[in-house]
Amino acid sequence: MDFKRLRYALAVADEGNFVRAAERVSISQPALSRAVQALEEELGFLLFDRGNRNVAVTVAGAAFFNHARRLLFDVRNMEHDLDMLRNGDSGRVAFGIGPLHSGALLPRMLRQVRAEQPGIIMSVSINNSNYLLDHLRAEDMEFFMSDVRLIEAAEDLIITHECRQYGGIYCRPGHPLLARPDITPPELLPYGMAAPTIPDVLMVQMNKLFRLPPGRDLPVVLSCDSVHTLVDVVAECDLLLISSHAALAEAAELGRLVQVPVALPPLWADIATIRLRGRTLSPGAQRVLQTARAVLSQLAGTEMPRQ
Amino acid sequence: MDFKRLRYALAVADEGNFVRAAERVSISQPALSRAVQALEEELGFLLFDRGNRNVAVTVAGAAFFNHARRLLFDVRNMEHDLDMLRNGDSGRVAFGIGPLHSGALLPRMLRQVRAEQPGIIMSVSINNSNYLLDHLRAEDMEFFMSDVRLIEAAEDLIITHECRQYGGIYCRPGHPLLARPDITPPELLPYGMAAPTIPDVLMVQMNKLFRLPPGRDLPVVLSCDSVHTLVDVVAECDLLLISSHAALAEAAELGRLVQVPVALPPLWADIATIRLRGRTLSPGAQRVLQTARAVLSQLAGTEMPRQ
DNA sequence: ACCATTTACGTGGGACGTAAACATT
DNA sequence: AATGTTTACGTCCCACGTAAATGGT
Repeated sequence: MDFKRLRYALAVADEGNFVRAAERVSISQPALSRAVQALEEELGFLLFDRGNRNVAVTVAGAAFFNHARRLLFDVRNMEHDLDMLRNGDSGRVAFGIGPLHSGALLPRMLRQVRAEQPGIIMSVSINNSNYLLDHLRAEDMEFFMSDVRLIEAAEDLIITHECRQYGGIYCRPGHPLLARPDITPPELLPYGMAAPTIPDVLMVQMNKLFRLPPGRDLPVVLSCDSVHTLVDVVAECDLLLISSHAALAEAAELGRLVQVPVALPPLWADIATIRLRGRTLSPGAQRVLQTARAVLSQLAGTEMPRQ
Repeated sequence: MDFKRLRYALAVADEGNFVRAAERVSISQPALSRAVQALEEELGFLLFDRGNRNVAVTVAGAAFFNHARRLLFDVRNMEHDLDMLRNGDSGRVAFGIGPLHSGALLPRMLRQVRAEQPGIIMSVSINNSNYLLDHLRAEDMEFFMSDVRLIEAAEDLIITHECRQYGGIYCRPGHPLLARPDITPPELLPYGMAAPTIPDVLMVQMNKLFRLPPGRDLPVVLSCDSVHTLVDVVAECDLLLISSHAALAEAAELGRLVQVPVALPPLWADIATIRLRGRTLSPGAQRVLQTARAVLSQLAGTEMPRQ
């Protein structure tokens, strides 16, 4: 039972003529004749009654062609789906992202994937790096993006550093802080901080930057993974916002927020892609990843210069 | 895209191991490896991530195997159906039969086909020979059975004479006729005749046998294609029944009817199978025909000896 | 004699098996 | 060393094309 023979026999059934059928399937007419004979032999009954000026499908042949037609239809469908799959235009792509980047990167990324690969079904997990790692290893997702500092290198992981996103402290225009000269980190603390969810590991580093005594944490009084919400709140009160420049580019441009000129070492996030070693990314995932990189380089382009 | 390759790749997916998969599909392991490689090349993406102690299906591969499994399932289904079709165990068989034989032959035939080929869908036309011929030529049926005397030989027909069924005149036991010695045909006429539908051509011949003057027909006062009905009627009144011996064997055995010992030349029907020249009978039809012949020879065996 | 299908014959590519190489534990 | 996959190489078969034969109008 061979696809080719089915196609050949169907061509004869459709054309009612070996010569035309042969040119339709692009082989010589004798070859077609033999192929059909071989198929008939294999089946055990005749498909055609050969007249002198015409070829007629037998009763058994008609029953056979009903099956064959449906089968070839399914095969064509499958081939189309596989084309889509090969090009990353269809299929299901599961990936993850840390909450820190779910604000600036993720929405742009999703929009662009939706535009470029509308056939792709995406399944996104926004969660902490431990959760993401577990589910990556369980092969619930193909890759995830997270701050590289949260991920411990391991044999079974491929960690690709994608880019460094700098960030800073923002406040509303007209904030009392802005009137002071030479602002130092401790001066910020009384106003309270707003920020996306900050993992413990990073919080420790932040505490050092702000020269806090051990055991005391940065006073993050508002923690929320929705950057829009944070901007809305901070624009209307004296809270200070810790965030990447990229996430706030739009708000800064609109004049809703300004960067606080404080003497701090640079703040940054090192965004990385983490996937399993030895596991092939699906074509869809490969293109999603390309899109992610494109969005990241766009964001780098819009990055506000550190003051 | 080749069935074999699909089967091979699926075996690897199922076994998670090239060696076991190779013996499952009965080829050498290197051959299997190459076949899978070729398939992957053709598809444009990897199906498996080859580890050192295991083989894992890729994400794209999983999507592919969903398609492939369904397709191979359909193929197996189709092959099973084709087996049935080849053996005449499934399919639709359309055939026809003249009303004269629909009484004795047809029910036995249908019962036997139902028993032997339960998968066959039968479509039976009981009708006159002109109707049957038209619909045979229109390929609405594969063959029909009829009295050969009603069918005019033609180039496009294959007429196979199957057997000759003799018949006679029957009446109820105790019928007044039976009391007379040396019954002659004209003596029968006053009682009136019952018979299955008799075609005009045969009626002319019957008229001659009964020595009727031209223009006068045999007085068939009850014409009905249900032999059971005819028997029921004739058993309770003085009508005479013209029929094949075979159709009345049962009634005669039960003592419901007896043959009238009249000096008539033998009455008979020449049953023939008529089909189109150059058209192949489906396997189902071939077996139905075999069954018909078997039934006919059974009937010949039960044939009542002419008195 | 023409039209269409089938047979005859020679060729090339592909699928196979055996054996060896390679990779990892 | 053991296990498992890939590469190398030689063989055979099958599908193909060209050309000739067959068969029916």
